Amino acid sequence: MKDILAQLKNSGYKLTQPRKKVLDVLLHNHQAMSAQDIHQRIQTVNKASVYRVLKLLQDLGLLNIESINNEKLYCLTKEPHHHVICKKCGYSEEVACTYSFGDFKNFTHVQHQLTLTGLCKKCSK
Amino acid sequence: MKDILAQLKNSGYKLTQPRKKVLDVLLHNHQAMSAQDIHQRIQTVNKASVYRVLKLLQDLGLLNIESINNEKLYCLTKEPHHHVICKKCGYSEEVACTYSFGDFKNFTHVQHQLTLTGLCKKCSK
DNA sequence: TAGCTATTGCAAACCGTTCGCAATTATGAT
DNA sequence: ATCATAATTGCGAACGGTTTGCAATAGCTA
Repeated sequence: MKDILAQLKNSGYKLTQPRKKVLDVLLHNHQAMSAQDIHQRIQTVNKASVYRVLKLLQDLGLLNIESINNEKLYCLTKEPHHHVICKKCGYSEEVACTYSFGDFKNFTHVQHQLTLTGLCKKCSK
Repeated sequence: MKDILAQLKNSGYKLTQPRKKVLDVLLHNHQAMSAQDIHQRIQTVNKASVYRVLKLLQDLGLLNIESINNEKLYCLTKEPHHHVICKKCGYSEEVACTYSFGDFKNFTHVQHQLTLTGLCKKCSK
């Protein structure tokens, strides 16, 4: 927590309540969460602000972001890892980056959906 | 094309114009496309119908789906593979399932975003 | 403590996607 | 070929997650 707050400050950002609260939620939750989930836990922070904090954290490279059913799931980056997510109830577990499909004990019908983004030659100039 | 149409028919679905047209677009395009992209090319097919055809193809397991910036990108499943997508212009290339980060010659700042979905023990009963 | 600027809250807009329903079309039987 | 029937489509409106503009607020620096 303090590391991240320090990083924010060093990057020239203010240490505001919304930022601290969103970070706090992300730190104490070990499942990937949607912006709505986060907002649910800190209703004193406006939903738009939750999104803005998330955008900031993303820009700083602190977030792992995944998509399911048109909504994004966020969690702080630790070891590079992903999540398996139950399509029905949303229950999720972490998965190492180098998984194989035999690894899933608690899930059936596992499908993968990967997005790699970057900048192509032209755009990176 | 004929294989897929046959599969549709065998599964009890009608061979309608919208279905043929969407399939045709997907077959002749080698980049991952959004529903909007597809609709753009066949404006005689209603956008809602494009989505319905895509849903159908997905249910039949014929589609690879990826997410970028709140929109989904679709392509027909061949070998299991993914895409690298330029964050700025959307240019994309196919990537083998077993890529390593050194593989990207035409992209910089590559980030990955993987979603694994499935059914957890409880929900798969 | 005051003053400046970044940041927030709010409400409205946005945009991709989904839905209900009446009109249309593909299909198999006559 | 034609018909009857159910599946499918087009349309428009709704939906839900996310973003944005702007005035009000709060954090930082001196």
